[in-house]
Amino acid sequence: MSDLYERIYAVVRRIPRGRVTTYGQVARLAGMAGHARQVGYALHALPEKSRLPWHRVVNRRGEISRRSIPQAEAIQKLLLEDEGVVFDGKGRIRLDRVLWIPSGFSRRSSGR
DNA sequence: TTTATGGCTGTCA
DNA sequence: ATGACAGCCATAA
Repeated sequence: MSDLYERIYAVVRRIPRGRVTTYGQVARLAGMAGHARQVGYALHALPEKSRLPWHRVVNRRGEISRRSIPQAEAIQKLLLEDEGVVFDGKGRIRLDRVLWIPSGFSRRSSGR
């Protein structure tokens, strides 16, 4: 297990309930800006027994990213809904509403 | 060692 | 708003 993964997991674990964030955001918080995909890899390699709220990580569009197993997309959606995350008619999340921004980190590139 | 891929993102149309 | 391209870089073969 690499330390990179540990960092990613640590960041994801900090995501509050009912809140979501993007891969890029997690990557940045983990100190590996630009490695958004590696975040996805880390989550992919994550054991299911893990309590990591991987479902709180979505892509930048605010939707469930397409991955190897489409099945998990539905699961993730259910988990999020269970936490109070609201999806719109297109199955997407209002990032402007539930996006988790940790203290000390402003929005990307001079805001909005 | 190199090559291919991928749970992404930013820019351009 | 979405679709298409390119860049980025760790992991897998």
